[in-house]
Amino acid sequence: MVGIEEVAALAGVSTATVSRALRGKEHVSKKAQEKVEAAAKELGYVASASASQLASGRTLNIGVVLPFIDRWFFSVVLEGIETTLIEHGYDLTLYNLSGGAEQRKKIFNEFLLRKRVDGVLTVAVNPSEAELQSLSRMGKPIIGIGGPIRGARALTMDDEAAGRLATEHLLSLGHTKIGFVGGIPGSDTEFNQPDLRQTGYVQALKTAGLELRENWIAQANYTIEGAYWAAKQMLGDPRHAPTAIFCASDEMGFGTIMAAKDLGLRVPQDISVIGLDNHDMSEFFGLSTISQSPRQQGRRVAEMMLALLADPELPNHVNIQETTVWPVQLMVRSSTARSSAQTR
Amino acid sequence: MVGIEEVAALAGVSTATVSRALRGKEHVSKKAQEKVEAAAKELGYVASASASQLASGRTLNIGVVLPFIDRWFFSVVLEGIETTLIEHGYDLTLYNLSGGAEQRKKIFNEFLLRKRVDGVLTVAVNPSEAELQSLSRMGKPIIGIGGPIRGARALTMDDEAAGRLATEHLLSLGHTKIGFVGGIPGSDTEFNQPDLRQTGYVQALKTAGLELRENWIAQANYTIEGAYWAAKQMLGDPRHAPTAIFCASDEMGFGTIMAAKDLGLRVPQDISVIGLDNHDMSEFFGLSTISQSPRQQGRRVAEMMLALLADPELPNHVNIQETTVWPVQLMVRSSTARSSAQTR
DNA sequence: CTAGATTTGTAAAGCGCTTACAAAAAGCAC
DNA sequence: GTGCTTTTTGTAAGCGCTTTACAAATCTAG
Repeated sequence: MVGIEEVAALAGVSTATVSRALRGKEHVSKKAQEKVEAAAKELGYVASASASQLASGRTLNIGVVLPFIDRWFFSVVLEGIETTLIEHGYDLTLYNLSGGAEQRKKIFNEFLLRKRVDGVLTVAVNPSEAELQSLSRMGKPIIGIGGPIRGARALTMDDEAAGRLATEHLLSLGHTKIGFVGGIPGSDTEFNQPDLRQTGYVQALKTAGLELRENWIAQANYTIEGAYWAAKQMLGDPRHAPTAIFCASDEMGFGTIMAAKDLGLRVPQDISVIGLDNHDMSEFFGLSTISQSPRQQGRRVAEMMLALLADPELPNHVNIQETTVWPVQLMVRSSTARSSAQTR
Repeated sequence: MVGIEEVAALAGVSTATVSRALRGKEHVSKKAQEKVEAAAKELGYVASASASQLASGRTLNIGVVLPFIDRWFFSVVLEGIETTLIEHGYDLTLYNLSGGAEQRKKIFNEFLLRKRVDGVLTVAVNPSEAELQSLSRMGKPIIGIGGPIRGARALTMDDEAAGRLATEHLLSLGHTKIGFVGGIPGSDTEFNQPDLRQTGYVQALKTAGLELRENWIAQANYTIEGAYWAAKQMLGDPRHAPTAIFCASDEMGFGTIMAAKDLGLRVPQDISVIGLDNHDMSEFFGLSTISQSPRQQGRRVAEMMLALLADPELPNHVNIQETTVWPVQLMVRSSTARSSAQTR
C-alpha cells in the first residue's frame, strides 16, 4: 500500500508537509498544498486511520450505544446522528445492547475501552455509575439522548410535560373519560424514561379533578399489536369505555385506531386518539400527536458531541451533568375532536 | 492511561507474553496466563485498538454500507449483523448512503479506504466497478446482501422466484384477477433488485395464460401509505377490480389490507392479499407472505465475512463472484383464501 | 546423561502517521 | 543591502502495541 513517504517523494516535500497539507492545517504554502494534493490523488493515497489515531490520539470516530436498532425512534435517531457525523468526517461505530446483560457488559468493559472512539452517544440508555466512570476516566465524553444521565450531558424531551400536554389537549376538548396506553413501567430499568409520560397523564387528570380508573391504564410495550389488544379491551367495556385515549407512542396510536375501527367506532366522532412522536406515518393515520423529531434530536446531539471534541478546554470538563431540554409541539390532526358526550 | 508495560511489570513477565496471553495465543504457560489476566484485570487494562491495528494490520472492525437505516428490512439485517459481530469481538462501523451521491462518493473514496475496517458488507447496494476495485486493491473483501454483486460474493434471496411463488399461491386458490403492488422500477439503480418480484409475478401470470391488465400493476415505493392509495384505486375500480393482490413487501400488504377494510371489503372473503418479507407484524395482520428472514440473513452474511477473514488463503481470493441463494418459504395465514368468484 | 527437539520468555524492530522543535526561506522596514 | 520578524519546511522522536528473531529453559529419547 502507498504510504505518506511515497506521496512526500512524489511531491518533493517532507512527510510533515504532506501530513499538514492533507489535513488542511496552516503553515503550508499554496504551492506545496497543490503539489501534495496532486501527488496524493495520483497515488490514490488515503491516510491510515490507525496510524493517525496512534500518533494523534484522535480517532475521528464516535460510538453510539442503543438498546434496539429496529424500532422507529432508535433507527431515526441513529440516521440523524450518522448523517451529521459523516458530514464532519467522523465515522460511527454501533453498539447494540439487545444481546442482553452479558453483551452489555462486554460492550462497556471492553469494546468502548479499546480507544476506538473519541466519545460515546447513548440513546435511551442510562449507563451505570461504574460504566460512566470507566469511560470518563479515559477522558471520553458521553452525551445521552432520550432521558437525563446522572453525571453527564444529555439531550431529552420532557416526557412528563409531554404527557401532560397530550392529556390536556383531550381535556380541553371536553373529554372526561380518558384512557392511557403505555409501556410496562419498571420492566426495564434502562428504558423507563417514557413512563414519565404516564406520570404526566395522571397529573393532568388529577389537576382537572377527574376520576382515574384502573382499567383506563393499559400497558402495551410500545407496539402496535399490544396497543390494538389493549385498546380493544378498553373500548369494548360496556359500562366504562373512555371517550379519548392518550397513547404514549404513535405506533400504539395506530394500533388503537385500528382497534376502534374494528369495533365499528368512528375516530374522532366516537373516540379521540392522541399519540406521541410524530411518526412518519402519523399524517397518514391522521393521528394527533406530540412531535419530538428524533431525526433532529439525533443531529443535534451529534453536533453537541462535535463541538465538545473541538473544545480545547474539554479535558477540564469531560463529563458534567447538564440536561438540555428538547422542545416538543402539539400537532392536532383528525383523530381528536370535541367530546360528543359533552352537553353543549 | 495504563499500557501493556505496566501489566507486564505487575505480572512479572515481558510485554510479548502479555500480548500473547491476552489474545489467547499459544506458547504461553498456564501460570503466566493467569498472572497476566489477573494483572490486566487489576489495572483495568484493555489494549488500544489503534496500536494493535497498526502493529498487526487487523482492525477487528467491519464496515456496513446501507442505503437506509430506518426501514424495516435494513434495520433488521443490521441488527443481525451487529449481534453476530459483537459475539466474535468485532466492531461494526456504519455507513449510510441516504445522504446522496456526494456522500456516497465520500464514503467509498475516503472513509472505507482509511483502513479502518477489515471488510465491507453492503446491504442492497451495488458498488460500482471503480468502488469495488479500490476496495479490493487494498485486500478488503466485500460481501453483499439483498442482490448479487458483480465481481464479489453475495447472499441473496431469489426475488424473481419469490414473486412467482407468491403469485402461484394465488393462482392455486383459483384467482384469475390478480393485482400487483410494488416499488418504482428503475427509479433507483442501486435498489432495483426487488423489482424482480414484479418479473416473477408477470411470468407466473403469463405461464398461466392469464390477462395482464395495466391498472393491476401499481407502484407504491414500498410504503404502507403508498400501497394504501394504490390498492384503493385498484379495488375501487367498478368494472375490473382484482380478487387478489400480491404486494412486493409486507408493509405494502398492510396498507392494502387497510384499504380493503376501508372500502368495506372483507379479507380474505372478498379480496386475498399476500406480501413478501414475513415482517414482525404480519402475524398480527394475518398476512400470508413469503418469509425471507432478514435477521438470519444478516447473521449469515456476518458469519461468511468472519470465516473469510479467518481464512489464511484469503489474499488469493479476496473477491470472487459467488452468489449464494437464500431460501424463502411460503407462509399461508388468513389473508388469502379460495376465490369466491370461482365456480365450484 | 547428553544431544536434539520443544516450549517459554526476551529484546528490539517496526507499523504509518503526527508534531515539537529547529532550520531555512521569505517579508519587511529602514 | 541589513537586521529583524514572520512564515514555511524539514528532522526526528515518539504514539502503544504486535511480531520476529533469538536466547534460555525444559523436555524427550536412546
